[in-house]
Order: sequence, then structure tokens, then C-alpha cells
Amino acid sequence: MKLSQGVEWGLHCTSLLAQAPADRPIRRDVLAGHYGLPDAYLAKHLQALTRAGVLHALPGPRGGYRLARSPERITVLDVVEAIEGSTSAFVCQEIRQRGTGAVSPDQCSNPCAIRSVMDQADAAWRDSLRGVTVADLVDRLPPGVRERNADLLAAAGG
Amino acid sequence: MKLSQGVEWGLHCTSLLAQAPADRPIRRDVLAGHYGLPDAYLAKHLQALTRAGVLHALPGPRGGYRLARSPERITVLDVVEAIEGSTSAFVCQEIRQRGTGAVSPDQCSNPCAIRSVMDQADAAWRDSLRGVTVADLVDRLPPGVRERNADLLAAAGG
DNA sequence: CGTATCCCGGATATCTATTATCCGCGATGT
DNA sequence: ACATCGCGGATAATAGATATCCGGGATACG
Ligand code: FES
Ligand code: FES
Repeated sequence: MKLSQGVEWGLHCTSLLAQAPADRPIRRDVLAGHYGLPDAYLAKHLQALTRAGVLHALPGPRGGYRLARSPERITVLDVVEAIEGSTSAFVCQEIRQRGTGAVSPDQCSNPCAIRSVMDQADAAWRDSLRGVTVADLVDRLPPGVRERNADLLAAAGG
Repeated sequence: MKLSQGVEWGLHCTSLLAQAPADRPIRRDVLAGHYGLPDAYLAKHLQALTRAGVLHALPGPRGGYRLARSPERITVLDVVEAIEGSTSAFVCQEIRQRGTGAVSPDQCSNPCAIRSVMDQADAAWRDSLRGVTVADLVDRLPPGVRERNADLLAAAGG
């Protein structure tokens, strides 16, 4: 069980975009260079974030990416689900209905207790991620980093 | 991000062992047959559970598996961590220290805010799993299933 | 209108983790 | 002694994650 590294990339890029002026989109290679990421592969994850409605992409010269809405309205869960999907990490294969101990289908109208427990834990995980926004992440940056990022983005955009 | 199917196997087998008489170990092929699982591969997961101290294995004729302690003292988290490991699903690669926007190492004494949020969600997930025991799982079985399992296990052991 | 820039989507290749099986070894009960 | 059964290593097939490339379409600018 391992989360895709794209989650780390997406969260960092999204919080970086939250530090950029809203009227000036950031090019993909600037984002990739800022964190030392492979440009072509980062594109895949940013496309997923765009499809999910977290980012907004502008083609053409002076194009790039910007947030689709204000950072206060983007939760960490939004970013994670855009990249990892919204399906539970636990996939029940209904083994209780297989083998010599198979339970008859009419006794399986209720979900299996094991499945319920795993789904509840998954919900707790998602609830925890839903409680933090991208704006919160920016607030927690070490002092001075935000100013430096603003300078770097301005230099790249000029 | 997908959990191994071994988690479902391990939880079902552990709760089935909780329904067996404590003095009579259950053979692996009986467990595999009960749920229609590949015997050789199930062995790998049961070995992991044994190494983790959840199950106790007895070699030789009349051998097999039994719980290492009472079902009330085995949490779902114990089983999950035996199979999936206890490391967080999110692996931080410290991308904040790479690329043109690299933050100086002395500013990275505190963990990255993104990493903290992901680790906190992981802790919430594990807390949720820790709150349920194997005994709870057996209690939630549909009526009649426990009796049938006891009969099947007795027949296989006789 | 033409052109340079930039994102989108599909195809492809590589690497890793998961899934699955087999066999020799050692331990155990009869 | 002998048959049974779990342990651990070796091995292979499959699926998923990682990474790159290219053609197509949209946009700004002259
Ligand atoms: S049958 Fe899938 S979790 Fe019980
Ligand atoms: S550097 Fe890894 S989560 Fe921020």
C-alpha cells in the first residue's frame, strides 16, 4: 500500500499556485523546475487536477495553470482524490461467498463486517484530509519562504 | 493506492480461527478451502501474521494455526499492519529541498506541513482500525453463520 | 492571417510491487 | 522410522506506477 508520489507533487504545486497572483498563470516547466520534477510526467498529474476542477489551465502564449477557486475552498482531499481516485483503498472480493464456507447470497444483503470496518477507517482518513485546506498549508510555511516564492514566480512570469 | 487482498484474507482467516476451539489448530488447506483461496499464496500471508505474533503455528501432524492470544486482544490494526506493514502510505521525498525553489536545510528542521497533514490522516486511519477487535468482528456475523463455521471446523479437524 | 507558445490526450517503454507457485528443509506427532 | 505440516527461498506472471514522446488544438501577438 503506497500512495503515488503525484500526491506530494500535486499538493506542493497547488499550494505554490496559491502563492501566485491570481491573474497570472504559471507555466508547467516553472512548476517542474521549482521542485525539480520531470516536466512531462508532472503534466499527467496536473491534467488530472484540471479534470477534477481543482486547477484551471490556459493554453497559448502567456498560458499556464492557476487555481480554479480560492485556496480556502480547496481541501487537501480534493487534491488527493484528483490524483489517487475516490475509491476506497480496500477492495472487498466477497470471499465470504466463496469456498466450502460460502455464505448464501440472501445472508449477504448486509455488507460484511470486515468491509464495514475498513470502509469506516477509509472515511476517517478522508475526513481528516477534508479538514485542511490549501490556504492552511500556505499559512504553515516557514517564515520568509512565501516572500521568496512570490519573487521567484514573479521573475519566471516576467 | 490499493491495499493488498491479503488484508481481506488475513482478517477473514483470523476471525474464523477465533470461532475454532482453542486447543485444536486449523490446517492451512482448511482455511484456504473455506474461503476458496490459493493455498500456497495464503501461506505467505499467514506466515507474516505468525511473524507479527498474531497467529501461532504448530508444525507436524495435527498441526496448523491458532490465535496467539484471545480475540479481544487482537485488533484489526494488528492484522492489517502484519500484512501491509506499519509505514505510512504517504512517502515524502522532500521535494521542497529540490529544484530552483529549494528551501535551505536549516529551514527544514520542522517537518513539511503537507507531510504532517498526510501523516495525521494516516494516524486517523490506524486509530480507526485499532478501535475494533477480532472479537467484535465475530460478534457481527449474521445469525447462524457462527454455528455453521463451528460445525465445518469440527468436521475438518475430526 | 501567420506564427510561436503552451496545454491535451494517446501511445509507448521501463521499473517496481503484487500475485502466485514450487520445492527442499526442519519440526512434530504416531 | 515415517508421514504430516509449516517455514523460507527461488522463480515467474501480472498489474500498476513512473517516465517520455509526439501530433493536435487552442491562444496571444504582430
Ligand atoms: S467478504 Fe470482503 S471483507 Fe468480508
Ligand atoms: S517535501 Fe515532502 S511533503 Fe513537503
